[in-house]
Amino acid sequence: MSLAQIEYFVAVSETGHVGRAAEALRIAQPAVSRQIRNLEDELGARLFVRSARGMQLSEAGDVFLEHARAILAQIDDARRAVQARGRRSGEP
Amino acid sequence: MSLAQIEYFVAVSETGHVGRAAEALRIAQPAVSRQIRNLEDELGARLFVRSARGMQLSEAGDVFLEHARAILAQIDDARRAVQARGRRSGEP
DNA sequence: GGAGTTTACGAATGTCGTAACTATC
DNA sequence: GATAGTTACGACATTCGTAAACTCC
Repeated sequence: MSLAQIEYFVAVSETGHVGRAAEALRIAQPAVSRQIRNLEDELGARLFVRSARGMQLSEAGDVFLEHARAILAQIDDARRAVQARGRRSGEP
Repeated sequence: MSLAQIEYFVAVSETGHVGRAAEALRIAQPAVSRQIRNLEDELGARLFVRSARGMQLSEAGDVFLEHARAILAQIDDARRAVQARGRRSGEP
């Protein structure tokens, strides 16, 4: 599991399409498709139901989405907190 | 920022040494040293005070450590939650 | 001089993009 | 036949490990 995979997953969840997500992320579709598949393989669960019109969250995917957003938010918090503290007392 | 960097950082924080952390992580020292440096560069703050006897958390590092642990815990939560749900209603 | 960290460099791994394939409507 | 996702494959980038160099007691 990588942060990129989590970001890709959230993008696909929000757009409902691998293609739209890839466009928003400024990368090509296959990269997104592969990472989603890798993530599903690692977790041992299908996160999306594939249909001919796009990607719909499965139950497991729905559960994961909340956690994924929390993780990304926490990463952001961490970055902000350490940068604020780092500037105050840190480097030359 | 990557999950590996966060794991390496926590390991160095807990052991107080790059070498001990590397041993615990089952990888070589330089890999840990580089990732810590990359993390510091990206965050724009020194996370450790280097001394001749090891690595001590700086103030910024202390702040980051709490967040780092929270992130890893949340990753674990996510994994557990989606696996529990995935097995129940998911794959063939 | 010894314990510990960092730099240098080649090897291995992973990720990406283009192009071709598959499937569903 | 059009739309959307996946597979194949070569190119690019990142990360790793071994070996050597550096630093502070």
